[in-house]
Amino acid sequence: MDAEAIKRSLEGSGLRCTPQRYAVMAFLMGQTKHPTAGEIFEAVNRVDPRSSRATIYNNLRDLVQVGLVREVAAEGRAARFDAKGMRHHHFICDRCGKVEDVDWYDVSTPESGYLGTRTLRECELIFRGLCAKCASRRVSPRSSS
Amino acid sequence: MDAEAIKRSLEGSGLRCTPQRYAVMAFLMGQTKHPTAGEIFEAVNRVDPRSSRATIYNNLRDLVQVGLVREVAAEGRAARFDAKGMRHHHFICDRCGKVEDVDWYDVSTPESGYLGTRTLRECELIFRGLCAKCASRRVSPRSSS
DNA sequence: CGATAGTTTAGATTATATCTAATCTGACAA
DNA sequence: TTGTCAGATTAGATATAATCTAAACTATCG
Ligand SMILES: [Mn+2]
Ligand SMILES: [Mn+2]
Ligand SMILES: [Zn+2]
Ligand SMILES: [Zn+2]
Repeated sequence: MDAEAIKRSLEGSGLRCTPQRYAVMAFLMGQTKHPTAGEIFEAVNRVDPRSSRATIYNNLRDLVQVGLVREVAAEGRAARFDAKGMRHHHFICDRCGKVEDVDWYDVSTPESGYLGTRTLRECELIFRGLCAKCASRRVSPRSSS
Repeated sequence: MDAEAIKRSLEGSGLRCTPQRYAVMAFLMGQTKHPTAGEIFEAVNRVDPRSSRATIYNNLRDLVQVGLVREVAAEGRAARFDAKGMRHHHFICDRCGKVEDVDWYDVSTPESGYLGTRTLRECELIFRGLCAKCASRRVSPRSSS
């Protein structure tokens, strides 16, 4: 991903392109996983400049606010984040809890009235089951006894 | 909901029907909202017998484990729980964060191969937008200035 | 009865997130 | 160039949610 493009998207959203903020954004854009704030802190601090925990949280809050990043809906105690690039769905593994991206396809939304007087903005899918790794580990029942 | 039915479903899952466990299960089954552990603690302790915080957490863990309750996928720091009765989707309000049930309808699952070697167990929808209350508050722009 | 497995409990501990107040930085006007 | 100031960063304190610990309680089965 182009450094200039990241800079432009930050400034286009009214946020200064600081080294710390850039680092968070660049890291998230290079991920297909969905890191927690703690994991982002670890990762961006493996290279300089060092960001404090508060700064990671501040920048995540700001990036979510302007819509460049979103918090992913998933179980678990730590929030997980996702650079909002291409639209996509999510697959959550029953066994290891990993949250993976699934290519977008349009979902049949219900006829109007189905949602009462609510206002619908979007509609996403959550698939559940076993991820590729966990599925290959869990071979067919009674085959390994 | 029948007290005997709750008792049977607990015992059918291999869990003793203690007053504390019964209280958690009965409370969750009477909810269309998705309470946090803290809210469940408050609610079941408005009537006797008193349950400790640890017991609420222990019982939620056990009930999720046997599949009578599930943790709902949503943003936010506190886990939210849902008695697994009828299958349903969820609507999450952009503004107030409330998680509401939406009647189930079958979702077109992708053709095989779309999910790679993953094993699909289920597929649920998350709708986003404004809940009825927030939608009625947010009337059309510049109408209330 | 006593033995045992399962459950509950208060309080300590850990993990995650937010707040505070001081400091730093960079853009820009004088 | 220099001063100003809003925005950004920081360490550490605080708040909140979840889990752990070890002791006590309860129901069941000889
Ligand atoms: Mn994603
Ligand atoms: Mn629900
Ligand atoms: Zn997995
Ligand atoms: Zn709302």
